[in-house]
Amino acid sequence: MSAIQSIKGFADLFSPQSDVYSFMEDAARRVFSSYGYSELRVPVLEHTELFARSIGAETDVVQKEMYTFPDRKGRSLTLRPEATAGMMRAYVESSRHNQEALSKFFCHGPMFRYERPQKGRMRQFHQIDCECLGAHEPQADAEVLLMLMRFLTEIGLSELTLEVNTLGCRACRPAYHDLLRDFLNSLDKSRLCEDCRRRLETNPLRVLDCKVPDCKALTANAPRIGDHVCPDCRAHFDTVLGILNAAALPHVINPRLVRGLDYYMRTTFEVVSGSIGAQSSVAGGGRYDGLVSQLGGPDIPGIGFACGMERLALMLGEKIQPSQPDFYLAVLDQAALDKALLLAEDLRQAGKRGELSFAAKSLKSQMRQASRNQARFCLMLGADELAGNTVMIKNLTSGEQTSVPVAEAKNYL
RNA sequence: GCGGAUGUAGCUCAGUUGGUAGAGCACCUGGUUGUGGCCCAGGUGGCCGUGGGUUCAAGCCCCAUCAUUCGCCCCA
Repeated sequence: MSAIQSIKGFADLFSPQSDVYSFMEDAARRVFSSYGYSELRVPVLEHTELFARSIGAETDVVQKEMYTFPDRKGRSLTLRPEATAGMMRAYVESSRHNQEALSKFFCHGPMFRYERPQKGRMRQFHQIDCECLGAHEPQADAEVLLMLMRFLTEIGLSELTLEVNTLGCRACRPAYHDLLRDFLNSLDKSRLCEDCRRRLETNPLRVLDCKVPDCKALTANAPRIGDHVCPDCRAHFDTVLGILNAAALPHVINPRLVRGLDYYMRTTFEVVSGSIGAQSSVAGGGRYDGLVSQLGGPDIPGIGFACGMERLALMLGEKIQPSQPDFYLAVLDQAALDKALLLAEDLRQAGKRGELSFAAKSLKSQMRQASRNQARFCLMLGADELAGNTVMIKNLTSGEQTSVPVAEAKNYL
């Protein structure tokens, strides 16, 4: 029989990797709830149309990266490629805006995108997501940024760069689009890379964040979107920047920062790392004031972000260890196994954490196991102990050991 | 979807011009050590990714395929 493998790009996470994810989720819950965010768990599967309407039917994500398939009755379903759309759908569907003027949600879980896997990019990947609905004020943008950076600091990642930009709004973006297109068309297009020549037609904004050095140099003097947004957008962005400065939150303005999802407008941002390879963006988000109405809801403004947990995990590495067990119970005689099991149960009842060996292997190997587990104590139960109704307890830190009655073992740990 | 690299023991890897496999670590047993960590001895464990081909002979050469990985595109 040949063994079955996991699907390409779908990973199994054993400890300590899985511990890193739990650590991030716990920190997220702690930090975000302190800002009034509550957890919203939404389904992994949605109607395909939801993503086409929110993310944008022409985006790469929708056009070539979604896991889309018909269900048994022929309806087109899609595994969520991101979390915002589903959360907005839930918000609209539950008429949440009638219950409260301001809604703040976070969620975490697996997302799915059919891409070539590489460092920091899986087909099933995990995001932590926050959405703030009902506030059009720039202060909301600033708070979201402060919260995001607080979260990253909380999990021990402080050497990250926050990049911010404004994309303008429905009123002023088209004019900038034309301006940029005219500028790009005035260039010697043969010097642009192949991708950029294509992007010039499909999405000129994207030319700005091309990584090819020649393209960067050629477009160095391109008009900056921040210089061409309407007065309202400008004032909004200035207020956001003012608060970031007042709060002493380090950030850089990146006029070339654009986003790949259609719903973003005004404030956009990204958090990048210089140490995790090509997929350097660990978090990203922005304002999406038109999205809720686009999904059939009222005209409610929103802003939010997503963090890529795989990429955060790359930086956290194996610094996060599972918590240290209190004991390891070495069974030195197979006849003592039943008693050992009951003793371990007693200890857990008393709040101690630990496990026992199910086989009476050599003491040497069991001691090794206890060390590997980083247990604080090694308990030994063999024929002698069985006869005397005692258990030997060895402190693995100090090396001291004593023989105590089984019933009192819990007092020694 | 496009490019590069790599697939030999659980892990990290050797394997000489083609002659049907090795090390270290890990694991198990024993010795020594005050009953673990150091040291010593022994042991378990490999269809050399898979399928073809060339050859008397393939881990090594050729083709295909699958997988992994890094990058492009895209994105968190």
